[in-house]
Amino acid sequence: MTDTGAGEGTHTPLTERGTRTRERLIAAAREVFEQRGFLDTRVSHITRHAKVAYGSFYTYFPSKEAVFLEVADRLFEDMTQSSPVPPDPESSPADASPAARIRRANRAYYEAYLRNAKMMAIVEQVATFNEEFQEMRRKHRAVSVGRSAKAIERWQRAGLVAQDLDPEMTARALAAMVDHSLYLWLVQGDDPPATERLLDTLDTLNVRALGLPPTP
Amino acid sequence: MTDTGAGEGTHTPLTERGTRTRERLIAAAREVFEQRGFLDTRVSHITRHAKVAYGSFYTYFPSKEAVFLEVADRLFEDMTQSSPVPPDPESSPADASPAARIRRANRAYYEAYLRNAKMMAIVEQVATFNEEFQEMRRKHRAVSVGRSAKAIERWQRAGLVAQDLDPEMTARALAAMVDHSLYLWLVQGDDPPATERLLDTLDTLNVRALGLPPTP
Amino acid sequence: MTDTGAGEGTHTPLTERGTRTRERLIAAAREVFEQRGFLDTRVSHITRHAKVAYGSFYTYFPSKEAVFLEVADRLFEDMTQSSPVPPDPESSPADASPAARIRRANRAYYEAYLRNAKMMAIVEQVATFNEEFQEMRRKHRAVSVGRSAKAIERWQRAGLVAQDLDPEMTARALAAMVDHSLYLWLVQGDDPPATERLLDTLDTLNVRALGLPPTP
Amino acid sequence: MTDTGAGEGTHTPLTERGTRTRERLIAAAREVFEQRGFLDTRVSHITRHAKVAYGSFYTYFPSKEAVFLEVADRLFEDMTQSSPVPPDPESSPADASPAARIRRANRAYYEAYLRNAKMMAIVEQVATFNEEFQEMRRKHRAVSVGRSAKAIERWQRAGLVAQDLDPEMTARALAAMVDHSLYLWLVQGDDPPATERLLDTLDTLNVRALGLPPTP
DNA sequence: TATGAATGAGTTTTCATTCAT
DNA sequence: CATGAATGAAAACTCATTCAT
Repeated sequence: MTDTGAGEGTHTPLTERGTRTRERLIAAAREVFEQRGFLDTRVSHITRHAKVAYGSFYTYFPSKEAVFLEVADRLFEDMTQSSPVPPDPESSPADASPAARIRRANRAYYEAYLRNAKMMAIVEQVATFNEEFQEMRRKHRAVSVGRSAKAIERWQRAGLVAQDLDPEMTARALAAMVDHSLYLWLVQGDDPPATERLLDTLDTLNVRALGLPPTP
Repeated sequence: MTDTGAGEGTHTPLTERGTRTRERLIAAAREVFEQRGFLDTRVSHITRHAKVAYGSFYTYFPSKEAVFLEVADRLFEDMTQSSPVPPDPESSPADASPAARIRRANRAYYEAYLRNAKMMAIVEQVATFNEEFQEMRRKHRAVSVGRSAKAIERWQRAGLVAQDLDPEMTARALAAMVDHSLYLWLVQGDDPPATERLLDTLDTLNVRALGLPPTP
Repeated sequence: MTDTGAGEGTHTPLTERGTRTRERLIAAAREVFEQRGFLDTRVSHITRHAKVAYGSFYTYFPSKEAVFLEVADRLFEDMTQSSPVPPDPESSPADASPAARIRRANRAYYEAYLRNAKMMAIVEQVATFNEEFQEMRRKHRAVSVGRSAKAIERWQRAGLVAQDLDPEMTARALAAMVDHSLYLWLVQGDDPPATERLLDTLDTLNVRALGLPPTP
Repeated sequence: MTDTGAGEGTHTPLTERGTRTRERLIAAAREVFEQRGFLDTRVSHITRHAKVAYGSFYTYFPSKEAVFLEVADRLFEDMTQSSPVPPDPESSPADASPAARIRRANRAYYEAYLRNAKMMAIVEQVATFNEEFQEMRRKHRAVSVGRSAKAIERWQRAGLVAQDLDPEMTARALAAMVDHSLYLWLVQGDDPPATERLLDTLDTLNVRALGLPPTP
C-alpha cells in the first residue's frame, strides 16, 4: 500500500460517520474519473456525485490529485493481486508447466484489465504529467517485473529457457507486450479483434519467445 | 498527411514571409511542447519563443491543438519513413534474412525514437484526452502494423514462420512490445538499462517468437 | 416571470448570505448598465460596483446576458404593473370615461418610463441583437397590447368606438405611438418638448383616433 | 447628403479604378451588415465579400463606423426621397385630399421600409450606441417631421384640422406611430398581421386623429 | 493603390482552494 | 464535521488597426 501522504489540514477521519463520507468520496471520484477523465473532472462533480457538500471534499483530501492517488492505489492492488496466480496444489502437473502458468497469468491479467479498463485509461493519462504518480506506477511495475524475472531465472536454471536471455530485460519486454496490447485494444479501442485470437497470440508469442515447450 | 482544416480567420500563408512565420511557429511549438508538455504550454510561450506577436499565432492556427496536430503529423512522418528499411541490393544474403531485417528495423525505430523521445512523450499525453489525435494515431499505427503483417505472411508462405500464428495479431503484439518498451525506457525513464542489452533482447524475443532462424 | 435557467455551475443561492450577494449583483448590474449601456459594461464593472470578487459573479450568473435578462424582467414587471390603472371606485363618472382612462394610463406609463428611462434605452439596445431577449419582449408586448385590444372591443360593443377598426391592429399602432414617442424623447433626446405638450398631444390623438368623446 | 467626414489617411479616390473599389466595398458592406448586423460584422467579412484585399479597406474608410455611415446615408436618401409623394397633376381632386395624401405617403413609406427592412434593423442597432449616428438620424427625422408639421399647419389654416393640435407634436407622434409599427412588424417580426389590415389601420388612425374627412 | 501579414490590448470564463457560519 | 459561498489568478481567443512590400 503506497503512502498517499495526507498533508496539512487533511486528516484520516476518526469518527464512523467521517469514514463513511470519505469512502463515498472515493467511490464517487472513481466513477467520475472513469466517465470524464482526470482532466475534465471537477471537484464539484465528485461532491455532487457523492452527495456531499463541496467543502467537505477538502475535509478529507488536500487536492484532486490526492483522491486520484488513493483511487489508483486501490486499483493497482486489484491489478497485481490477481496477477500472480498461486500455484494450485490440487492441479495436475500439466497445469504447473511454465506455459500453462503464463497462460493463466495472462488470462488473469486480461480479466483484471477488462474489469478496470476505464480507470486504466485515466491512469495512463495522469501518468503523462504527474511525477508523483509516475513514481508510484514505476514501483508497482518493478515489483511485478521482478516477479516475472525471478520465474524466468528459475526456468533457466531448470534448462527450460535459453541461458542467453537477460531475465530482467525479457520480463520487461514481455510485460510491455501484454500490457500495451491490452491498452491499445481495451482502452484506445483499436479495431477490436476477437478476444481469443489476441489472447492466444499473446500466450503463444510469450511461450515461443522464451523457448518453452508448448502446453500439451 | 492529415488535413488540419484551416477555419475562419486562420489561413495558409500566401506570401514568402507568411510561410516563414508559420514555420517559425511550428518549430517553436515543438520546442516548447518538448520542454513543458502539451498541458503546460501556453500559446504565449510559443509566440515568445518564435519571436512573433501573440496575435500572430492565431493568424496561422485556430488553437493550440491545431499546431500540435501539425507538429505531430511531421513527427509521425519521421517515425515511419525511417521504419521500412529498404532492402539493400548490395548487401550480403545474410543481411536480407528475416532476422537481420527485424534487427535493422528495430534499430532504425530505436534511432528515430531516441531522436524524438521528448515529442513521443507529449504524443502519448495528448493521446490520452484528444479524440481527434487518437484517430490520427490509430491510422498511423494501422499502416505500420499492416506492413509488418504482410511481411509475416510472406515468411509464412516461405515456411519460415509457423502457420498457426495470426499475422495481424502477431504484428500488433510485437509492435506493442517494441513500442512500449522504448516508451517506458526512453520516456518514462524506467531505470535505464544498458541500451544494447534491451535492444538485443527485443530482437531476440521477436525472432524467437516468430520461430525464425537466428542471424548467423 | 421568465425563467433564466440556471445552468452548470451557476445556482440559486441556498443561504441568506448568498441571496444578499445575488441581489447586490443585480442592483449593481442595473446601475452599471444604465451608466454605460450593455455593450460597454464589463463583468468587472459590475463586481467592482457590487463590491464582490470577480469570480462571485459567475457563482450566480452564467454570463452578462443572464443578469441582464433578470434585470430586464424586473423592469418589465414594473413597467406593466403600473399600466393597468385600477378603476378608482371613489372617482366621479367622468374619471371612468374611456378618454379619462386613456389619459390616466398614458400618464402612468409616462411616469414609469421616466423612472426607468435609462434602462429602457439599454433594453432597446439589447433588443437589436439578442434573440432570446427579443422573444421575452415580444411576450410582454403581446400581453399589454392584448389588454388594450380587449378594452377597445368593449368600447366598440358600447358604441363608443367605430366598428370598422380592427381592435388588435389599433391597439398595436397606438401603443407603438406612445411607446416610440416616449423613447425618442426621453431616451434619444429628440429636442425635449414641453412635457405637457407632448403628453396632451398623445392623449388627444389617441382619443380622436378612436373617435371617443373627449374628456369633459 | 450628410458629410461623413473622411478622416486622416483616408481620401476620396481619384482614379477610376479607386472609385470602383470604393463602390464595391460599400455594396459589400451593406450586404454583410444586413446579414450579420453591425456588431457581428468584421472588416474581413466586408473585404472578402467585395473581393478586395483586407488592407484596401483602410485605403477608403478610416473605420468600420465610417462605411456604415456612408451606407446609412444612402439608405436615408432612399427612405426620404420616396416619402414626399409629388402631387400628381393628372390626378383627380379626390387624390389630392389630405386623407388621400396621407394614405399615399404611408404606402410609399411602407414600400421603402419593406425594401430596406434589413438595413433598418441595423440602423436601429447602431442608433443605440453610436452618438454620431444618432445625430445624423435626428437630423433626418427633424426634416421629415418638419415637412409633416408644415402640412398639418396648412390643413389647420384651411380649417381641415382642429386648431388645438400642436402641429409639431402631432407630426412627431404620428410619425412615431407609423415608423415603430412598421419596425415591430417588419424588423422585430411581431406576429405578422395581414399587410393591408395594418396599413389600413394606420391610415385610418392617422386621418381620424387629425379629424380629417375620410377618403371618399 | 493593392496586398496580406503583424500587432497586442482587452474580455470572458473557469475552477481549485480557502473561509465564514 | 458539514455546508456552501467567496476568491482571483490564470489563459484562450478576438479583431480593429497599422505596417511592410
